[in-house]
Amino acid sequence: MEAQRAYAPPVAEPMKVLIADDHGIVRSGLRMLLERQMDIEVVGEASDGAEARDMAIRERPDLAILDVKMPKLTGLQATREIRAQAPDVAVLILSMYDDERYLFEALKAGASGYVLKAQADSDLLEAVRAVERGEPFLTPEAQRALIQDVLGEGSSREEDLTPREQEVVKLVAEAHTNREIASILHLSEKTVENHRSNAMRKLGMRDRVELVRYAIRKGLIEP
Amino acid sequence: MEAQRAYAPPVAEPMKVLIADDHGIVRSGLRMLLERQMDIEVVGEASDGAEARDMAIRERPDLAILDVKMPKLTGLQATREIRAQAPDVAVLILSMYDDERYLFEALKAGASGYVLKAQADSDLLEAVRAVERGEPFLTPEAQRALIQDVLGEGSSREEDLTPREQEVVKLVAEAHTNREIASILHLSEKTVENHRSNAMRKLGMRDRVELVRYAIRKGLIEP
DNA sequence: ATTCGACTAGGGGATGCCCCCTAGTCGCCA
DNA sequence: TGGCGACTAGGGGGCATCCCCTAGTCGAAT
Repeated sequence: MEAQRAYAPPVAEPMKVLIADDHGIVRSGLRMLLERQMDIEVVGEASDGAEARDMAIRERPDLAILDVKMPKLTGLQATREIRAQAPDVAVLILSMYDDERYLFEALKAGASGYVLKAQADSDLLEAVRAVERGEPFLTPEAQRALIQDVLGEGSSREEDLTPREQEVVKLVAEAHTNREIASILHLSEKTVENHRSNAMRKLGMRDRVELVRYAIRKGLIEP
Repeated sequence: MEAQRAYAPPVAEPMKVLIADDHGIVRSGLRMLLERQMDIEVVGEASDGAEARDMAIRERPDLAILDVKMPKLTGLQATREIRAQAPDVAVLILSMYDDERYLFEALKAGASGYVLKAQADSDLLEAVRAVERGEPFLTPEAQRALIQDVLGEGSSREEDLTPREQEVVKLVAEAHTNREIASILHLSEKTVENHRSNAMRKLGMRDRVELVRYAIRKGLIEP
């Protein structure tokens, strides 16, 4: 796997990268994507979080690219341990989920970047380049989520549902009609509609169906 | 995208392959894995099931490699439609799940093979070669599961929802309106309503909200 | 050859959903 | 003490949902 170029390479040392994902095909894809870059060398593959941590501490790569969801240790847990015991190893988190659920935890754990797998692969290379320069990297979606969180009550803050709104959302998700909810909570149908409507606007959702999935994700109800 | 080789190619025609997965990084990995083979050409990428179906029917690749879990149509639903409308297109199912949950459905839907993403990438190439020869391909794990099932009697009880009803239920649960579903499936709004209504009657449910929870319980969609 | 189920499409109508708006009370707090 | 947010309630309108019904084609099974 040496560089085939006989002429002088423009960079002194290739960047050493460790990749960790429990899916072989994903690892292969990452490896090939990265090794098309002349100045990147994949020095190891791990298929679970514990292996990733051990390899990162032993091999001291410049960068470890970790999937969030792995056996034994999640990517976030592995990140914490790697950053604690080998602070010179940067970490990039790959998320299979199409949301920013783990963004804040990843940053708190010491990750330098957060990339969604649904994103184009150009984003991953950009992220690697940013880490190489010692900069953090977030996808535009992640940046937006972060800004909204810092600004707090910007427009659609997570979890500013009032207690009443949460009650209504839960009942909606349990397949009650507005009328039934009004009866259960001893309210008028109109008030229920207002709570539901306000909750939906805060969460950026358009109908009860999206609300159901939200409630299940949040553990408000069982599927 | 023509072959740049001026000299006589060793094989007459490269095998045309379509890949479909909702994660860009997985698509890139598959593409690079396949295109390292001289006689394989990736003729398209789709990021959801409906797009995969449309591209497969339009482009007529030799093989469509479909992820099980995709928006709009699952890989299994797309398989059924592709095999019905373009029987010369072979289908290979990729499963992210580390079990054989969808193996039997995949075979019933007309898939030629079933490969787990956790498997080594050599398995995928083997599967592609098998399809090229017109043979089915199952990973050893899948074969074992199939044998056990044949011996031990079907635990893979299908719901009594028809395939069409299942498609509609999935799309309803993904928060699509009747009109959107009609557009995705190339049907009239009335037909969609009929399928949804029939499905709800069979399952004893009264509205879309209950349908969402059903779909999540059954693993048709993620919350 | 007929029956059956799946799929398709539509009419018509009752109800529910969802949005826009106003408007009152209450308690908290700057 | 005036504002602010939560909670309450309603009017009105536009559209979606959901139900009942008929009715055609198609392929598979009897």
